Amino acid sequence: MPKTIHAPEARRDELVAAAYREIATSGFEGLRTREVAGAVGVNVATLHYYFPTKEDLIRAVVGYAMSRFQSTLAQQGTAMERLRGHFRGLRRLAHEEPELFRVMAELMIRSSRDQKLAEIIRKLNEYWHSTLRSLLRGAKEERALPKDVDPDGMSAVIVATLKGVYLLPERFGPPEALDKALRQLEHTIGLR
Amino acid sequence: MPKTIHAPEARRDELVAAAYREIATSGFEGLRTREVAGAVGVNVATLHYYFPTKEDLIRAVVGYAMSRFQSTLAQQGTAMERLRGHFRGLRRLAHEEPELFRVMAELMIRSSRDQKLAEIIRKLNEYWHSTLRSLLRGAKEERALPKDVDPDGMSAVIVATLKGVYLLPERFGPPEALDKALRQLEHTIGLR
DNA sequence: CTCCTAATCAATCAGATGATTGAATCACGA
DNA sequence: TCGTGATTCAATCATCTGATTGATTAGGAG
Repeated sequence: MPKTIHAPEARRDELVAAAYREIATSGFEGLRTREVAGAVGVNVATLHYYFPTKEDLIRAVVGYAMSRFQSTLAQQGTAMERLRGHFRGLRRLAHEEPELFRVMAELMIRSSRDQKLAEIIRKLNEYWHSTLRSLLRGAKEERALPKDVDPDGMSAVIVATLKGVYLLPERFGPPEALDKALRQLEHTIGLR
Repeated sequence: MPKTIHAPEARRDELVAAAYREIATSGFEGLRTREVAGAVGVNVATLHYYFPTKEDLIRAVVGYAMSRFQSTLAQQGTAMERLRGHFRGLRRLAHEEPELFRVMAELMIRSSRDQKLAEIIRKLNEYWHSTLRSLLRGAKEERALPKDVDPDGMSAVIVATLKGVYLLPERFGPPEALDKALRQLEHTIGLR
């Protein structure tokens, strides 16, 4: 009894979005297929029609979350402009979609127990590292960066700091530490 | 039928340690009271004799994990020596008790859904920040740190980077990124 | 109209899971 | 030796949870 005619894939997407929200608020610890189905207003069996197992649903959520990060590494301007754009993009994303970072944190932790997920995260990290590295190299050629900065090491610091700042924030009290850390980091690499 | 005479609290400690190991390997997602009791070779009811609820057990694990961090902020020498000692202590801890960092990561994530846990983590962070801040100030007075380093901002960067490096590591491939990031960070604050 | 397929639901299953109960068992002091 | 309190266990409960089954409905093809 399909109550409404959906565009193809619409129901599927609804389920993924609901699972994503559930993970953001309750973590994998609290992810229940019934809750997800209920949030969409659909029977559990319908969920299993689209995703044979819970794992299949989780995989779809992973893809959904990953796709949301592509935007923060903009593709134009000088290396310095692109570095600034990256920091700005992350700030915006953290402001507009805080759930995304909660879900990413859950995924990172889970990757130590899920081989396939680990591989996906590893590739994302690698891409992130290499992009930052070449941006830092470019910034050095533009003479916008101190000579004693090693692009390799500094890209590792930036990635680690951004992870620490965005994925393991201090949830109570004002987000002072986040701003302080970002400001100092940007100062260290000459963005301010 | 107590098979062995235990020193008081021994059974209790065994259970906490088992739960700690279980969290390290399976996360909260996979924490089961039966498993914990089984690992100690004891009936589930015995676990509930010591810990009325699963939450009580988790709280005990939190205390156990926290207590393991006190050692890395040694209390003697110049500010620079103590800073080096802190970095060295963390490296040693990560080498000797890698589970500790997996458990800490789980706790940090969970703190966004557990008010009491959040309060505990907040205090730990505060202590960490303020200790680093005063060490950095001391290092500046010892003229071992560049003048343009802001102790407040830099302590935030250090905390965030260490969190990123130790709590959200890239689990596959050699731990290159960890070393690179630490080296660069130490270089930035003049420890190398 | 008839038949087929996609989509959906109510009902149910089997196993897991946190917790409780009541009965043992042991050490120790009176 | 007897009683008492601290521990422990086997058995059981109630509920949760991922998954399956069989029936039902709507829309489109022939």
